Amino acid sequence: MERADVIPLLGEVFRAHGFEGASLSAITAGTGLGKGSLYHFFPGGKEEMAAAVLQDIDGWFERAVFAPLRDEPDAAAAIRASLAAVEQYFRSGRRVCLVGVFALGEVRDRFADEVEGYFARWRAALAAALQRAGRPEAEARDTAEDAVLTIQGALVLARALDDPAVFTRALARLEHRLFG
Amino acid sequence: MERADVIPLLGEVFRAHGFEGASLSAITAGTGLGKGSLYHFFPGGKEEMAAAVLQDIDGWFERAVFAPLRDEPDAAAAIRASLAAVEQYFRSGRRVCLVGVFALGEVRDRFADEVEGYFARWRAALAAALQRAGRPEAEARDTAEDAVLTIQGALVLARALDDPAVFTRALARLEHRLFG
DNA sequence: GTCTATAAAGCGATAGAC
DNA sequence: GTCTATCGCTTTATAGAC
Repeated sequence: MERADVIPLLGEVFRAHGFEGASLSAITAGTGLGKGSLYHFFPGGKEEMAAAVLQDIDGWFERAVFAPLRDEPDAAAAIRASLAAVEQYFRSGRRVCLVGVFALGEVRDRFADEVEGYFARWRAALAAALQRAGRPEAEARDTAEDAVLTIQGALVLARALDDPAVFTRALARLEHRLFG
Repeated sequence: MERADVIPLLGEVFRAHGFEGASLSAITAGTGLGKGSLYHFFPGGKEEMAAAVLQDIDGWFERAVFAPLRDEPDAAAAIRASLAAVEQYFRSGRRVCLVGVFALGEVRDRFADEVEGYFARWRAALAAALQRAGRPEAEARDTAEDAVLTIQGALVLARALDDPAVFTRALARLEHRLFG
C-alpha cells in the first residue's frame, strides 16, 4: 500500500464525515490502515491527510475540468464535456463535493487557500470558455458563477432530499441555460 | 434566561461548527450557559438542542416564507417578498444555511425528516406560488427546484470564496429568471 | 511498513450542592 | 436555574516492538 493509494480512501471518509467528524477510528475503518501506518504516511496527522485529499481532488479537476475549459479549441464542446465529467464525478448526485463540505464548516479557514482556489479557478476557467464561445465578458463571468453555484446547490439539495435526480435535473437545466 | 432565548444562540453555534464540531464547550461559550443549565433545558443533550434549533428555523421559514408563498393572493408579490426575506435571513450571504450544513453531513440521517421536510416544503410552496402566477405545473415545479438549489449553492460559494456579493448577485439573477 | 500499547486531552453526560 | 466536580469514554498523537 502506497501513500497515493490511501488518499482516495481518505477522501471518501472526509466526504462522508466532514473534517471534524472523521475520527481516526473512522479513518482506520475506511482505509484498512492502523494508526501506525497512517502516521507513517501523514506525520502531520488529520490536517496533512485532509490537505493531501484536497490537493488530490484539485489535481483531478485541474486535469479533467479546468485545463480543458481553458485550452480546448472548441470551447462549447469543452463546456459540454466538463458538465459530463462533473456529472460522472459526483456519481449523478449520489456523491457530495468535499470542497463544498469544507467550505461550509469552520474548517474552511484552515484550508482557505485550497477552498478558495478550487472554486475561483473553476469559475475563471468556465468564464474563459464561455467568452471563447462568444459571450461578452461580463455575461460570461456571471454565467460561470451561476453554473458553479448551481452544481453546488444541486448537490446540497439532492442529498437533503435523498433524491439524486435533483442533481441530474439541475445539470440538464444548466446545460440548457448555457446553450439553449 | 428561558429555553426559547437559548435556541437562537444554539443555532449560531451549530451553524458555525456543524453538529459534530459543536462541542459542549463551544456551546457553553456561545450561550454563556454552563452544562448544568444546558442539560436543564435540554435533557436529551446535543441531539435535543439541535432538534430544537431545526424546529425553530423551520417555524421561522414556515411563517415568513412558506405560508405566504402558499396563501398570499398576489403570488408574484409573495415570491418577491420571499426572496427579500431570504436575503435578509442569510445576512446577504454572510450567514450559512444550517439545514444545508446538516444535509451535507452524516448528521443528515439523524434529522432526515426535518431536513427533507424543510426543503420539500420550500420547493412545494414556491412551486404553488409560481403556478398561481401563471406558470404551467411542470415548469413551476422545475423552476421552484432551481430557485431553492440556487440559494443553497450561492451560500456555499459565497462562503467558499469569502465573498458575500456572490450571494446577492445570485439572488438578483434568480429574480430576473423568475420574472424577467 | 504495520502493528499494539499508551499517553494526555477533550468529549458528552450526570450528580449533587446551592 | 446555575454552578462545580466527576464519570466513563473517545479523541489525536506518540513510542516502540516486529
